[in-house]
This record gives sequence, C-alpha cells and structure tokens, in this order.
Amino acid sequence: MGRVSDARERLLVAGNQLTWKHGYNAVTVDAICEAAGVKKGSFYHYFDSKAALTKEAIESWWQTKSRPILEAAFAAEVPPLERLRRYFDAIYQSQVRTKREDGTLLGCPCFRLAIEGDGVEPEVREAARSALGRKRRLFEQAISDAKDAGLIDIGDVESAAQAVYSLFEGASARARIQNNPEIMTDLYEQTLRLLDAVPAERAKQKRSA
Amino acid sequence: MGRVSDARERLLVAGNQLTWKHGYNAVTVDAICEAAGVKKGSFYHYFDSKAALTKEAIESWWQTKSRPILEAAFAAEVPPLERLRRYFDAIYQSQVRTKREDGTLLGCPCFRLAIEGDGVEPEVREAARSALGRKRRLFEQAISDAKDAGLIDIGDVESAAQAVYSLFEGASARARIQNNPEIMTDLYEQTLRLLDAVPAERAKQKRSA
DNA sequence: CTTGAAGTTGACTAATTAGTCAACTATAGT
DNA sequence: ACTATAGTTGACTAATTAGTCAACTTCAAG
Repeated sequence: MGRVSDARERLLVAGNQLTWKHGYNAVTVDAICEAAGVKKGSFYHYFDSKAALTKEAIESWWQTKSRPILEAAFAAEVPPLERLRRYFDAIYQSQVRTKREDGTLLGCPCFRLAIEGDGVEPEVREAARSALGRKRRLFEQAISDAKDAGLIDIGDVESAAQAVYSLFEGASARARIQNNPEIMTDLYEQTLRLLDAVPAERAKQKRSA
Repeated sequence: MGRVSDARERLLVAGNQLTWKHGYNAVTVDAICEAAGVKKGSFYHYFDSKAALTKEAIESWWQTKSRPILEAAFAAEVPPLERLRRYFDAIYQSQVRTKREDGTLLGCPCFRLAIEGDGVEPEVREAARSALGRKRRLFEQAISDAKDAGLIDIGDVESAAQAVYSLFEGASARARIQNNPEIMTDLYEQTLRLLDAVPAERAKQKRSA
C-alpha cells in the first residue's frame, strides 16, 4: 500500500552515471539528486548514505549491464578462446558507443572505483573488487578450458590468466586516459601471444584479419 | 633578501604523498597544510590553487623519484630486453617497500590521477598524461632496439609496445587494488611471450628463474 | 644596524557539503 | 470512501571546503 515510485531506480542510474563519469569523490549527493529529478529528502528515504547508494549502484550496474555481456561472451558452449575474443569485441563496441554518444570514453566503473584511494568507503571498494573478481574468474576458466582443449601451450594457467586479465584492464584504463578506443583493437591477437596459442589458432587469427 | 624557507618543498612533498594515497578529490588543502606543517595563508603564498600545487607536485615527483629509476633501467648501454626487466624489478621492489612501510601499496601516482574523472582539473590531468607518455616512449624505444638486435620477432613495434605497456600498467593497478605486489612478479616472462622472444632469450629467462 | 622583500599567521568569507526532520501527499488494499 | 502506508518536500543544521587578507615576523644585503 501507499504510493508507488521509480525514484529509487532513477537514483541508482544517476549515481552510476555520475560516479562513472566524474569519480566517486567528485560526485555530490545534490548532483545525483538533481540528475535523478529527486529531492534530497527522498534520497535519504531510500539510502542511508552516499556510500550505501554507490554500493547498490555498482551491484545494480553489474546485474543489468555487465553480466549480460559477460554471459553472452563466456557461455560454456562458446569455444574457449572465442569467448575472450567476443568479450574484447563487446567491450570495444561499448567503448566506441559511449565515446560517440557522450564525447568521453569511460572505462570499467568498478576498476575506476577500486583504484581510487581510501577516500572511498571500504564497503564500496569491496563491492567493486567483488565484481572485478567475478570477471577475472571467467578469464581464468576460459584459459583453463583452452588448455584442456589443447589450443594453447602454457604451464601455469593461473599466471597466464593474471597476465591476460592485467593486459585487458590496462588497455581499458589506457583507452580511457587517452580517450581513444583504438588502444583496445588488437587485444585478442596479443592475448594469443601471451597464451602461446598453437600455430593453427594464430593462423586463424591472421586469416580473419 | 627576506627570510628563507623550505615550506614550498614541504607542501609539494605532502601534496604528493596525500594525493597518491587518498586520490586527488579526497585530499583537502587543509590536510596538505597540516601534513606539511604550514598554515593555509602560506599555501596560497606559494600556489594559486590546489590544482596548481598538484601539477607542480607531479612534475617534482617525476624529476626526483620516477626519472632516476627510469634512467637507471632504460640507459642506452643496457641491452634492450634487460631494460624492461630492470624496470619491472625496480617497480616491484618499490611496491614491496611502500607496502611494508605504509601498509598499503600505491600504484603509479600519474596513472591514478590520469584515470580519475573530469573531477580533476585539465592542467593536472595533462601533467599526469605527459609523464605517462614519457614512460611509454621508453618502452617503445627498448622494444624497437630489441627488434633491431634480432632478439624478438614481431611485425609491428608500436602495437607490441602498446601491449607491453598496457600489461605493465594493468598489473601495477591491479597490484594496488589487491594490495599485493606479487601480481607483478612474472611481468618480464609474460613480456617475452608478448614479444615472441626468440628461444635463446626465453631459455635465458628460464635458467635464471 | 637599517631596510625592505620574502615568509608567516590566524581570523575571515562565502560556498558547498552530507545528512535531518516534521509536515505533507498520493494511492493500494480494504 | 476510508485509511494506513509509502513516497515527497523544502527548509534546516553543522561541518567542511577553497580561497582572502592585512598585520606581523624574520633575515640577507647594503
């Protein structure tokens, strides 16, 4: 009973967009309220604090935006290396799109948040780190599967996964810094090198290029 | 004439430390003043604004901290691939040290600043980006030299340099996020993979491991 | 030992910040 | 149609913020 409202969702969306664009500490509760078309009293009706909103906003973003992309790319029926390729491509496409629409390229919101100093509350950092961990585990699974399928020749799966994941996040962050999505274009090819992909796989890559 | 003072230097050092640790937007002028043992009036005697101090602090940090490490590692007389190895090792050592002394590992201050949203003034971002660019060019030079020396087998030097640099910055940022320097340990080995190092070089790596 | 420029200080403003609250309003379920 | 309940509002506080300023102190050079 009582009246209904989507103000809560609007606040989550606005909080996410602004934090993503300007960084956690540069965003004020007032700015989030204005962007959401909601008065501050209502903000605190729904959330205990700015940190509480941000924490929920991350989770909400992950469920609605990140997860669908990850699940499409990393589906078990997709060949292991192809999973990485699809993911890189999907992220590249999304970078290009936000740059076109917005003028600025915004990297991964979780990575941005996680990297910010202890100026961001522990609960928020933890939420961001958790989302990043889920992503990294998908990389690791794909690489492990690729090894089992004999597509790549590496000793330590864990170490290789760390490297591929570092390469990806590094390139993504640099694309944001340079405001240039092209930095991410040959991520898949570089990944094949990192994984010592067997010649057949590399040839496939070259042919399709 | 007039009295002498090192307050300016103290402010630069304090500004750098705090910004590095907490992030640009989480640091206040008051906090910098307190850390430097300087009153706010003096702050504005030396600097026009927080942005102006930060810009200078970056430059000062680069000259006194970053540059010596880079010049030692990337000296022209050092064999090309060895340069990268020395640099990775120097950064790893420095990460371990700050973690031990401080409890927290702090990645590259310029990378941190550059990645922050437009909440940071353009002049500051530009100073950070410029320092990063100088670093990346050293990577590129080393890789170009390695190719000329026949140590590696790659087609596109530019593209390979981008990848190695992305890998490095990604690993460094992730080390900070996880507060764990060990993420950076096999950076050199992974780099050799990225560069398709010729077998002799790889064997060298394995022997020394 | 004078002098004047460089350095210091603390009190000040004006704006912005997160967060509070009591009164108000709309409506879903009865 | 009634009413409890969820949602809304704008005015409020108290703290913090960047930045100002005129008076004061120190000391190197002449």
